Amino acid sequence: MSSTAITCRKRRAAIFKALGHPARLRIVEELRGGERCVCELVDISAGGWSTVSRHLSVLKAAGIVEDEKHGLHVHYRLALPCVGTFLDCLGGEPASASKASGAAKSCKHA
Amino acid sequence: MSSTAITCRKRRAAIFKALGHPARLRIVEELRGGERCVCELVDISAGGWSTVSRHLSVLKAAGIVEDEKHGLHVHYRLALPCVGTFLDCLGGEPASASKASGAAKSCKHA
DNA sequence: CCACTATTTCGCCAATCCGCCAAACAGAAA
DNA sequence: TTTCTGTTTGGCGGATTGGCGAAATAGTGG
Repeated sequence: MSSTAITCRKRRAAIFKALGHPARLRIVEELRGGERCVCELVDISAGGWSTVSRHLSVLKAAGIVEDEKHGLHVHYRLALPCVGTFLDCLGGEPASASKASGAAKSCKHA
Repeated sequence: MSSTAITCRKRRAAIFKALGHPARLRIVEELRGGERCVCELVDISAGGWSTVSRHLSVLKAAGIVEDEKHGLHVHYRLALPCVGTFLDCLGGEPASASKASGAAKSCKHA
């Protein structure tokens, strides 16, 4: 097994680890609906500003989201669309962009 | 937001968290090639028996793998095939079952 | 320049996770 | 029964993570 395989696995693990927190998953679900500024993400989240900011930096470090300054605000957007696809594959209710397909009933992952 | 959405998000987060560790990711990659007994997984892993067993129990609790007793051995298999699909989507080298498609070159995740 | 808003970083503490060792447990064989 | 092999579980030290409030930073307006 090459050492690049190990490095790559670590990077992938970082992606999963970043998604392995309900608050960050909530943020990603929201971002599936399009760009959001930090203040909007704070509104939908339970924690405070610093907490949300930290979650966002974790997601950014993993390459899952990208940020961009718009005047006084910072906008975040999903940088890894296949994350959304995978969430749909897992099925379940909390989906922000999968109402079109008839699937996604209960929280059963197939 | 319904409380079932929160519960469901926690379960999903548990799936991601379980995959958010290089050793467990390595195990999942191996299981993409088919059933493996614990002793085989210990061989390909860096840690000892107890460590591998604990990783397996985490994966099982998240619903990612299933186990079955075969005589004296316990066999584990992938219970969530879409995990493999998602890994392919992330691209990169350490793939155990994606040599067919021409994609998956470097460790770049699109 | 100062004040204000939006956001990030810093320090702290509690909680969780990781890997190891030893012990426990289950099943097959003697 | 005892013994052996394969696997899981309990406990410990050390490292990492999560969330909060306070402080720092960046950009805008007066």
